[in-house]
Amino acid sequence: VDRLVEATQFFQKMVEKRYPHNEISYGVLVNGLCKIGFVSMAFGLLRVMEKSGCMPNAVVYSAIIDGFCKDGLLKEALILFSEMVSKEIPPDVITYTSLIHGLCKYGEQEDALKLFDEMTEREISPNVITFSILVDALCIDGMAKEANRLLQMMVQRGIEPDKITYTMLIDGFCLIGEIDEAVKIFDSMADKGHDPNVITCNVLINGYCKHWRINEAIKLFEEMSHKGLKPTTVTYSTVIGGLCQVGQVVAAQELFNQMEAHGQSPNILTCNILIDGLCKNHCLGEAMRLYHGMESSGLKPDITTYSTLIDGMCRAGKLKAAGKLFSCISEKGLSPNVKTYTIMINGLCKEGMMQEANELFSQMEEQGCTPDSCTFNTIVRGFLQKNETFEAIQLLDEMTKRNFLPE
RNA sequence: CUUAAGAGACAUAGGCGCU
Repeated sequence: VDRLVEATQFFQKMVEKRYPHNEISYGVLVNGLCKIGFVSMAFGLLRVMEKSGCMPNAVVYSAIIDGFCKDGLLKEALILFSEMVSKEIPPDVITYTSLIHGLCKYGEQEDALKLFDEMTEREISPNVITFSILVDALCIDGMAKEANRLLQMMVQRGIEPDKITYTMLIDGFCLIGEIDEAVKIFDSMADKGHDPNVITCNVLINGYCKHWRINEAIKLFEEMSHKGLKPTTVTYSTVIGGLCQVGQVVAAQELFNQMEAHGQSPNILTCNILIDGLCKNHCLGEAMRLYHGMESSGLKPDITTYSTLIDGMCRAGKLKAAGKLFSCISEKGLSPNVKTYTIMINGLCKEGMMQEANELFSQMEEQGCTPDSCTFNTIVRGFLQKNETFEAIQLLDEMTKRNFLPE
């Protein structure tokens, strides 16, 4: 994939020299294009393929369908799916699984389930991946118990869950705060021949951290090396976040400084997590130091870095500095997003600077950044606290029009 | 018998409420 340009050129050369391509060479290139996000080009290649008399197969279709789904282009994916059906190219389990994944990811669970039934009708058996995707979808919706039942069902149908399935379920139980159930599953994995891997550990560590059980998180973190598992940047970032959450910023900073020596470099996310932790523990100076340190270590602060710092500054009462940093964002080649605007608007509201807040609110729409319900609620609250009822009512009206729920 | 192209899991920022 990292040498796709060369691959494309060679592919073209073969065409010029009249070496015919077969479905596999097309398949390789289509997949490469999809993987680097050039799905429409891959789609074009499918048309070329047809014209050159090489019948596209399910592999080519599935790769593009998957590419469309990953870009959120569900409609295009579904159209391509019906196209292959009408051309009597039978979709297989991977085609269905790609679509089911895409639909679940964008909240279309019902349609995903329809496809799941449809594939059974066509006697295409869902496999462990298909089931796992549904398990994950249930978990994400806070239905880990239902996901667990689905897992039992797959076992009954003779499909063995794998490490990934169990990891999803552990994550699901953590999400609803049932850490002990998550631990039970984690502990039972080895018996089933699926030793937890780094990601499984990361998920459980995250569960502990998010539920304030930092000591258990650290215990598992330390046990990892005994199990022959090397903590990754994600592991470190998770623990750093967990330490900050319980107020142990110094320990978090120490871990941050140690990770490099263990061969794991902090990335932007790691920095952002620590910057946020420092801000929330009233160490704005340290946060700024880290921010400045990022650039010298070759990490470009992203929009989350700026939003985090601006929020920290506002909460520290440094509204002026916050405003200054906000206006720096575009100089850095970044654009504020909804959260950045809302943070800044909230800062202004808290200081009673409603005129400035309102200006920024109009400005964001002009810049093509649509306020969400959180932005609206923030500014409405600001107006109400200053008894500027008229403005508040206007905004509430606007909220109704946009189908947002006022608090 | 061997070989080639397609699907799944982890860590960051905002208002209010809940603890």
